[in-house]
Amino acid sequence: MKLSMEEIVNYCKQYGFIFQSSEIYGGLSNTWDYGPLGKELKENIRQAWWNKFIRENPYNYGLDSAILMNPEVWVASGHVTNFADPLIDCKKCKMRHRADKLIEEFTNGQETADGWSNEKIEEYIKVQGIKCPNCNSQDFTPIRKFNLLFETHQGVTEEAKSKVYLRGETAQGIFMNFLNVQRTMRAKVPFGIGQTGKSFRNEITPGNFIFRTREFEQMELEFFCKPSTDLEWFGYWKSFCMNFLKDLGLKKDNLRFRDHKKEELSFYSKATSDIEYLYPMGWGELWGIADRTDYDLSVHENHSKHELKYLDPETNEKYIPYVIEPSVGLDRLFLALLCDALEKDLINDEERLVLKLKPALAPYKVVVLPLMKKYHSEKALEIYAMLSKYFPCSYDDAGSIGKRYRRSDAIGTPFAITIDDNTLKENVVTLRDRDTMQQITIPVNEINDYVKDNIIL
RNA sequence: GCAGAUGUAGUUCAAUGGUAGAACUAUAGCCUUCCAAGCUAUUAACGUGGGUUCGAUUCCCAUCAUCUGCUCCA
Repeated sequence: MKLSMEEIVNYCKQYGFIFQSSEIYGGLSNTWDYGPLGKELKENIRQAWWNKFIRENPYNYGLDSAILMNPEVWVASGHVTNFADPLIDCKKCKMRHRADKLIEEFTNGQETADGWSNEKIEEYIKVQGIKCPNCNSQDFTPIRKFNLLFETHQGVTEEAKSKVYLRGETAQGIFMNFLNVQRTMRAKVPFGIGQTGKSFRNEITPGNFIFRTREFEQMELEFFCKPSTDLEWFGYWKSFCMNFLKDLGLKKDNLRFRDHKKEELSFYSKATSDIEYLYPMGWGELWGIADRTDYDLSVHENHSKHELKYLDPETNEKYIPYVIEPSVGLDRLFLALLCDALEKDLINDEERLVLKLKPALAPYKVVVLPLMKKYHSEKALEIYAMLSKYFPCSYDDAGSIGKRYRRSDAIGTPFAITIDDNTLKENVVTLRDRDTMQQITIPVNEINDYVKDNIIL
């Protein structure tokens, strides 16, 4: 049974996955904190990505670049100018519009208003008598630009000189280190650089829980390839990403590709394809795979006056590589996995809430349960101490055994081991599987290997 | 940003212009030898700020937040 967004939010709060940020002060809109279980799940997702895209991949290297960078990075990349939408409000019906879109619609795409000044756009709208699509009036506010980059100041004085931006994407940190990584790793094109980390955008309309927030976490790969081979690699990474999502356990029917049409491509992209997931609120972008061409390295080369070309050691060709960028939101992937895995089962007419995550992603791998608190606790704690050296474990001795199984089901723990008299006498435990609800008896010294073998993705 | 709805224990829901009640959960104890059993006890709430009033959780205003729809989305 599928849960609504409200139920998902509630679940996250109830079980310690996600809390509203600074809640005692009324919260801050669209800002969420990850609780103990959320943190574990998030790190497991990150680790799965890192393993698949960096460690297990012969082409790719890892990086962790700074959130703060020289502001010229964002000037050159186009984010300072292009990351700002020209917005106007209709004074009559209060509807907000993008001024450039109004002109585009009005002229059926004949005019694009690209690179126009605010004054020119306002003038054009006035002279042409463009009306509010909603209420047909012609009474607009002046254009206001909303720069999507967060600004802050480095140093103690708030002068223009000290203005810096919180990064709007992790990609730019990778472009900044393109040659550093290439040189030190002796990397040959094609190769990729990936990193995970926070990015910040002053979104105008955030919402839908952690789907769109102003502070969010990206997992990005910039894959550098020979200019003529970009479309080939574009296709390669599309299916690579899709397969990864299926390996994580997302249901096939809840995933689809969506190719961007020409007119919705971003300013740096030649082709973009999204992998979308069917969230409770509908299809939403999960993974963007973009052909960024040589746009970024070229603009940085021009703007910085530093050559960012790759010298092919075999052919002596010198060129700026093309870039394929598969970029996924960690928070969005978290939400998708949660929505996909959380189910209500019916057992003997009673509801059982189960988080059917793959064991590799589960916040706790094992829960240790003394069957009877007063007889088995000591031994149980001993086993807990042994296992927790290797896996995230939990320990539960409160309530009936059935209740404790249900509690661990609800947070997705794949294995429960129960300590009873046989454990004391023969050093064996009962191991119960979350999905099959089957129980087996295994010796204490085999628990580690059993779990280890079953939590590989 | 617009429109609508909603804000009361951790959750779900009551009631009330005059000391806020329950169920579930949680914790402790008793009982219990493998799938939310039972008994007892305990903890725990009126989003925030104003106003009206002798008195506001309740009425009014503002604000904050969430949800739904629209809009938007690099």
